[in-house]
Amino acid sequence: MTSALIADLEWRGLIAQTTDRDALLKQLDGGSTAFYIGFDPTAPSLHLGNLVVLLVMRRFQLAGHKPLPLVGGATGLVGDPSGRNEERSLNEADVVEQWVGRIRTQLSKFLDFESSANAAVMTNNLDWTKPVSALDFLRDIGKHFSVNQMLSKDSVSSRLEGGGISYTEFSYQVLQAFDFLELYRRYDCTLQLGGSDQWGNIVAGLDLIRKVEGATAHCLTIPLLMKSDGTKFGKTAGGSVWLDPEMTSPYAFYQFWLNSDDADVPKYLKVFSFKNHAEISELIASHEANPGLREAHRALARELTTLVHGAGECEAAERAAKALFGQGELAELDEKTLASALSQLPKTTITAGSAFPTWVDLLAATGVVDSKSAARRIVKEGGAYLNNVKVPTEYFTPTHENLLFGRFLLLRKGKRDLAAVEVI
RNA sequence: GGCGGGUUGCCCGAGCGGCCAAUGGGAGGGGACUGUAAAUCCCCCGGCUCUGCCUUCGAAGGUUCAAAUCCUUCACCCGCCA
Repeated sequence: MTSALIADLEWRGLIAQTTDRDALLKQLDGGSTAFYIGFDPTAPSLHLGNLVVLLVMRRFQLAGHKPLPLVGGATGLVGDPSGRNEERSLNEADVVEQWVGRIRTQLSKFLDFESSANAAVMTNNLDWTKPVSALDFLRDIGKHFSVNQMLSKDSVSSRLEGGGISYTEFSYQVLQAFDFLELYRRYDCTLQLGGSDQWGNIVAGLDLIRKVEGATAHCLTIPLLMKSDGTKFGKTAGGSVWLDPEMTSPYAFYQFWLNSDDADVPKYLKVFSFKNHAEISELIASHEANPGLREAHRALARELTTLVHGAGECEAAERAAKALFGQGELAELDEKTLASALSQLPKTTITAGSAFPTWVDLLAATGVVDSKSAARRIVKEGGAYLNNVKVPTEYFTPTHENLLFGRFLLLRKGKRDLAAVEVI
């Protein structure tokens, strides 16, 4: 019994745990399986951590299975205690509803909702949770749950030892189990995927389906991706890397991959790339032979930026990177290239005719530094650059002389933190 | 409900009337090295109209020339006893 899909996922290091592996293989090889992954609206956008799981969903669809992406309009109102040592603060219902809409739009970009055979179907657990009364829920669903078992889940027991848990969050696993049951009933969904921290919640659903429907469903969890230095993947100094271009610009997104630790790149290629094993192995080999060239970094950045933001945005990000970090003089770039490169950066404007702000004020105004004190500090430390030239004195005010093409300034803090100023 | 312990800067954690914007570690930032990596070394790390001033040590009052440090009340957390 072999499933090419599972073998591929194993090669990529994307399987943490599964229920009965042989039975799962048999089912996947036996035909198209409907499966689901839940995404709770805890923010206006998905982030890179979600992308890992989402791309596994895509791999399943490419292998012929039917994806049921679920946006947690209901569970997002309650709050998942998994992986948290503190109670979540609840978001307003109208806010969550708005986030549901945005996440739904994002999800739809990564899956095929058109193809007839195994088209994806978007679902929202609010649809079946909202109409159920509390009494019905307690009688029909709650009765199947043993509090003893619920207490033994990691997500709950760790909280009992720590900061405590509200009845609301305690109930989360029951809601998620109810989702699985509903999807089983509606779409014959017999497989749930999720991050490895979801194991407990998913198993609760498997138990419920067995008790209520007498059926066997499966579960496959995906390891939480960590950086080689042990810290969380997908974070930068500014916070999470989001899929929404308004929250993390395509340029910043591209730079995130380009700046990945060498040690992490092979792993990222396996997890994120849709290239085949041979191509990936070749990239890894060349990367290990000559990491300085960053061929693998570039391939990774290009593939993912294209996937998430589209080819046009990716090319713009690449052109900007080349222009801004290239060896050549900025002034040697043509105006159009420079303008489009700068458009990728955080930008501040100055009104033509008004006085130029001082060097320190300008740095603070663009946001490359947090405050004027920080700006002075950076300047003193020799970490502030104007048009790629170090300006280590705070007693300086840019003038028209410094403008590129009569209208641009390029500010830089440190090696890679850039911002643009335009005179308009 | 009773008794005891706690709440300090992004996080952990010293300080226990003046020498405290507050020791130390981590995270973060800059520089050097290099490759817009990592490791290492050096430096920085509340804000501002910056030789000074302002705001911070759970919240609000109070004592004092002077409080993160003492007192009162309140909130939350953690123990022990009911």
